[in-house]
Amino acid sequence: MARRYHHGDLRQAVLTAAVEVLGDSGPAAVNLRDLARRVGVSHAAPAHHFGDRSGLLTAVAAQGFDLLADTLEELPPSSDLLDAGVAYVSFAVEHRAHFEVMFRPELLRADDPDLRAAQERSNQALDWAIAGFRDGSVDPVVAGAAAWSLVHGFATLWLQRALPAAVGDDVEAAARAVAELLVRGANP
Amino acid sequence: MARRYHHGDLRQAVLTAAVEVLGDSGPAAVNLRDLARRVGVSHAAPAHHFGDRSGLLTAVAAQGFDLLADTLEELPPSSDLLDAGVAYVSFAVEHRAHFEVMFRPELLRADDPDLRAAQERSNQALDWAIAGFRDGSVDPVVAGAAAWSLVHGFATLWLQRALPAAVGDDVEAAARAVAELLVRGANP
DNA sequence: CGTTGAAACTAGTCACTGACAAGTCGGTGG
DNA sequence: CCACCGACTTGTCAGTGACTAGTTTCAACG
Repeated sequence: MARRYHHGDLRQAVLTAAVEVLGDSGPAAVNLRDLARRVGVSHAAPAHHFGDRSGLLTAVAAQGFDLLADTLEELPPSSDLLDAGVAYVSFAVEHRAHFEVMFRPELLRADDPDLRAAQERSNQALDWAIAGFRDGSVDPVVAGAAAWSLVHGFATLWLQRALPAAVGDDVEAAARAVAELLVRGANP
Repeated sequence: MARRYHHGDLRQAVLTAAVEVLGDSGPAAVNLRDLARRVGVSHAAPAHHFGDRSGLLTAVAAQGFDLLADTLEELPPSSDLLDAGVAYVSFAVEHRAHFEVMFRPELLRADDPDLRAAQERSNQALDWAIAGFRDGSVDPVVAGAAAWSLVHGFATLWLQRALPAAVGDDVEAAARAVAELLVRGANP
């Protein structure tokens, strides 16, 4: 494809390149000039679509929250809380690039409308999934916080390879085992 | 204090300044030149003690892991797993600056001897605390991963103000409530 | 007490980045 | 067909990390 003045789909191209860099080297390695070079445009072209660096990362995060909402919404109706938890962890591992940006407020423009909408979507999907946790005997707010904390912490630590090797290398199995502990209780 | 050629305790001074900046504005805002200005030395002086930026952040992280180990080791003998979990969360909130760097492998020199030693110390302290969780009916590895994931996720989300307002503003109480759920089980 | 060598720090510089300003291109609606 | 406006380029500036070479101070030793 010859280089034309109008790229045609620069916004999406930069976004894709950014996700690639994020997956390879993390948020710190993302810079607008490198992305511009990769896509074959001038160094200032990305700014036209995203404003600045935080605008770009915000777009990635918004895409991530939408993907997360999709993932949770697509769970089969028979799914329970465990399935949702495992799905959350799987999402983090499969979409590591997005996940590593989604929960870094200092990198994002928190007031971005697209971001807020996507966060709202995923929050509702999470709430719905957690509803299965509310059996009346526990405070639903506490239960929700516990469930989210558990899967979020597990995903974070897993991605950092901080967990002991003994947990194995099958994310979904390990996530399910850990989540089961929360549902069943450690001292039943 | 007049500006002398030899600062006297530059390493510690830079470290302190770095923690201050970290607490105010996060890791992205930490840069060697600004720290040098704050401490009143030339822009290249910090490099003499830390090598480069990752060296500085590694020193902060090592200090953080030592502080965490101290915190856990100082728990009274009567403490149980819940107390340890709450202590972990309290540490993250009270030493937010350190915590935000400790689990960012991409910012650190993973092979730094001081860092490894401090990590080892805190790992052992965590293991010891989690030992109370091993009642024979559950896989200790899974139990440890679950306990760590829960408190780590809770601390992370709390610091990001990502949890719903309904959990309240008392970190320790909220952390304890959440941790109790893991120990007791959601569906007893 | 003077020398000397190493450690601590300064000064200068380079490549790179984010951000901004001003100009150019080209598709599209009138 | 032409004016307009969004898309993109070119040029530039200040700030940063990293490197090199030089300077000051300290302390150990004779």
